[in-house]
Amino acid sequence: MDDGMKHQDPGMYKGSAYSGYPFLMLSDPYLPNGSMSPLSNKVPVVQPSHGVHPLTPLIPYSNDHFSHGSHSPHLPADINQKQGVHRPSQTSDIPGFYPLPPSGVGQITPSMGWFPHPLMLGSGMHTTGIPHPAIVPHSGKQEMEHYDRNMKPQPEPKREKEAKKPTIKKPLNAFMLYMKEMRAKVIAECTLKESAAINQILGRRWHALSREEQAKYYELARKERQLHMQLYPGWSARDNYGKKKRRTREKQQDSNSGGKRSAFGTYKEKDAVPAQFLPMEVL
DNA sequence: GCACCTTTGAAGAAT
DNA sequence: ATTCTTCAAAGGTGC
Repeated sequence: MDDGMKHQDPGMYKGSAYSGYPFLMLSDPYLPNGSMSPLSNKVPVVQPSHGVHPLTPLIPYSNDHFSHGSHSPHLPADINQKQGVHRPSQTSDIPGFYPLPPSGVGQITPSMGWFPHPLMLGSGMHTTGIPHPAIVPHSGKQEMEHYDRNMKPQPEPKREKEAKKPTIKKPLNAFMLYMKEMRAKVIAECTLKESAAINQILGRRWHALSREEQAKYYELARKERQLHMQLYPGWSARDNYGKKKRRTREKQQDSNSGGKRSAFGTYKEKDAVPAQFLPMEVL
């Protein structure tokens, strides 16, 4: 069984200070039930209660584990909100297929949550040939250098307009997985749509989660990373560095001083989110 | 059209 | 070893 903790994954991403698990976090005043962050010194390996194959939907879309407010049954969580791609009701333990989007490889699927197990790819099905959600085509949004070292080299660079080279995205971390699952619910509850505000709420709710609830997402994220490694052995986060055009950013001297960081040094106080939209536990 | 905003976490780079 | 930076998602906003 995958204890997720006793052994470091041999191939786990190198160089991490926490070796894949942030289990040595300090006390977290946000947490309602204790002073420790969800994953303290020992992984409370919460095996996914849904008991599905680890590589079937890693995100349990049932929302069973959460008690934040009311559910939003009218919001089918299996809909990719952005692309409107409907997720196949994949209840099988072994998803021997990939939910091929209508447009094939070029379509982004919501998360890495339901791609097939690499071992099931079968012979002749190269990993790079699958429409992995982490692979996105060059949309013109991100600049492409020559593609990453593990992908098939493009024989004719001049043709890159036609043959858009896909980008392998980073695997989602625990919070990102949580956001993906809970975003629709928060939107429904708050009638907000702006992601920045939604994310603030989600950030607070994340802190309000119990350690067991958070552990579930850490575990999912860990599996996503493992699978990502299996699918793209030579991939590095560095491959995507510089693909987002950033405007000249100012020094982040202020933002870090207060213990909170912002990617652009413009961290705003949390009052940005109306208190009425915040869960009771964080008020 | 695209960067920004906003969040946390992971990983790589820099110190 | 520690700190800093970048990128993952997402969708409204503003340049």
